[in-house]
Amino acid sequence: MPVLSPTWTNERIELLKQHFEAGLSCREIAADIGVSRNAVIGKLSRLNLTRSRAVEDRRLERSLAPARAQRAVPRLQYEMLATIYAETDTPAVAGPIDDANRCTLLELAENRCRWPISTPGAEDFCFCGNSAADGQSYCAGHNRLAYRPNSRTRVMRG
DNA sequence: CCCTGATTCGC
DNA sequence: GCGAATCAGG
Repeated sequence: MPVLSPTWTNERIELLKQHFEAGLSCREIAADIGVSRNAVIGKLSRLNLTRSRAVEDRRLERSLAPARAQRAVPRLQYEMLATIYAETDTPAVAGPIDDANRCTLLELAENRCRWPISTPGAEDFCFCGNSAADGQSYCAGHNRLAYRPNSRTRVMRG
């Protein structure tokens, strides 16, 4: 690929805005684009796209509301604990990552892994394309990479 | 314990 | 301008 340090290209900024407006958390946006959470948040701040108070308000609503409509299961902690538990209990990797099924953006389907390969906008840019679980954006292997919880110290890179 | 987004500040 | 470190809130 001709470009070494693409940093924030137009494609990435558009993806950023799209996901931001879609209501995704900065953590998910970061994992989807392939940068750190702080990078996403920093860029959003520079673009004056911070939703600041709206986030806390949203959380407060979610926390205070379930008294009546307790249908939704708070799977944030569950997912995190499950991941940790799986890592501790299962020595093997959750799923293999093979690039045999990689596809373009247009070929992406609902049950296809949307993990971006290479740099968006590059000639060889494509997606993983492996089978993803229902409602999931990534296959098993990339899901582990995308949603890797950890301490505040820098761990996730690439 | 862990998460979240926001800001700071060195690069 | 960028993002890791840090801050602030939950």
